[in-house]
Amino acid sequence: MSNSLVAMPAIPDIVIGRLPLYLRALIYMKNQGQLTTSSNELGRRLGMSSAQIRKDLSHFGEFGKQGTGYHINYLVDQLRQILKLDQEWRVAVIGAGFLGHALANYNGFIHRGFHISWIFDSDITKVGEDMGGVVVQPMDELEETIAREGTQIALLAVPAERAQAVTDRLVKTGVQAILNYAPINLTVPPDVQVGYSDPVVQLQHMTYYLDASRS
Amino acid sequence: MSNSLVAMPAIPDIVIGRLPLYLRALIYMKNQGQLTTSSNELGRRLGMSSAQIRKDLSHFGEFGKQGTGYHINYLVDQLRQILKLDQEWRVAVIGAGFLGHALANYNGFIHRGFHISWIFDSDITKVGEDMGGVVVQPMDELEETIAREGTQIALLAVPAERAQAVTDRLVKTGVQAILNYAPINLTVPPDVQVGYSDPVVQLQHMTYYLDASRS
DNA sequence: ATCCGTGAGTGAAATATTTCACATATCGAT
DNA sequence: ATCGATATGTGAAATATTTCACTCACGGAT
Repeated sequence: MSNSLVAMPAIPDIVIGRLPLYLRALIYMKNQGQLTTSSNELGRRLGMSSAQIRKDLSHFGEFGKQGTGYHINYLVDQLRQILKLDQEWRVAVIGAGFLGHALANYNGFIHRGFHISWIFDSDITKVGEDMGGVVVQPMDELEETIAREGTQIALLAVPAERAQAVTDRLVKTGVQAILNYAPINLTVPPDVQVGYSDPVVQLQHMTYYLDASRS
Repeated sequence: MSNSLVAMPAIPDIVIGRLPLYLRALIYMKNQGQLTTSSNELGRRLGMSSAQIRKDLSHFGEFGKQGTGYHINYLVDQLRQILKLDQEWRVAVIGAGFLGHALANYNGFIHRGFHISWIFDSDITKVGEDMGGVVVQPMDELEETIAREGTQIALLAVPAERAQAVTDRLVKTGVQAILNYAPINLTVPPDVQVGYSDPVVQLQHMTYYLDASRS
């Protein structure tokens, strides 16, 4: 029985956001044949303090051993469980332009917990085309297919003008998370997760720090 | 003469990171024909508090008018200046795979301050191919071309195994900012900016909040 | 001319996040 | 068996960030 009388504060979102980075670095080390690591080494690799890593992990349990550090395999398993990666998530790509094409062909998804099952486009001439082993579906069939297959996540790679309208359809059909590549802010109900990926926003953040005169 | 005796605290990076979002929303409104806005409206659009927007902007000056709000054109100009977007930055894409292809063809860059001048690939069979008006160059010529053209920013779309090695070459040649699409952490000198874009990391962040049982 | 609703800018307060530094545990070597 | 080096987990302290709530200004309406 869980302790329902004590207010359990939610774990800060900023902490959750770092867990995938820890996981990625740990898997990298694991693939190098390494068996253990320490908050110190991990911190050095990721450019952050060891204290932050220990504090972050301490929200979820005690995964390390004093004097020894962390057993990589064990910590990887734990992080996967925390992030709900011990299952495969079904992902649909919306929009089969250059970006949708690149996403469908990216083989970094499947080994990290995500299976791209569908790609949709409103351009009828693209329907039927094979992209990375996935065949382009007509946009008309979005709702039916997503509902039938129980697709949980969408990668939104449509023009900005259509992003909100498509989002509304996705939400209505039960998609739980959307990673939006269009340069526009989306409005969704609070139980739907949205992530943003606008390369220009990232570049504009960096230019603030650049020396305009150099080169 | 600037006030060199008073310690001027740096503006928080988290504030800088929000400016491109304000800019994007303002340009959107501007394109809708809107002339003025308020911290309230902007906040509603972006899902943040009006106080935060006012506080953020107050780091740089007084751009609004009490009782009236902000003049969109003026604020856009100011933000562009702050973010050093009143010039065109020269960008090279490294890696001409599906992703490099998508980046080279993305027409969202040029109107927002970034000009993709070059795309490089080590695969000699891709050299000469036209991607979004840019011709693929051999990787061997990376240093020479970047130095000659004064390219300031690189979009790194090479396999993870090669990302650090290519980064070292870019840094040595004088590139000031790198947006890394490879799923690996990069090590760079402190005067070089690095941004990361790993879709899987973003998805893994979102899955934490998803209901594993749904669908 | 005055009033009223709107809204910026801003110190102060409240929260959130990071870092410090220490008690404690482990392991290998002597 | 003891020592020393290493390294976790964690309260407390230090910082950073956000929100509050107020003063003051503007502009349209009466």
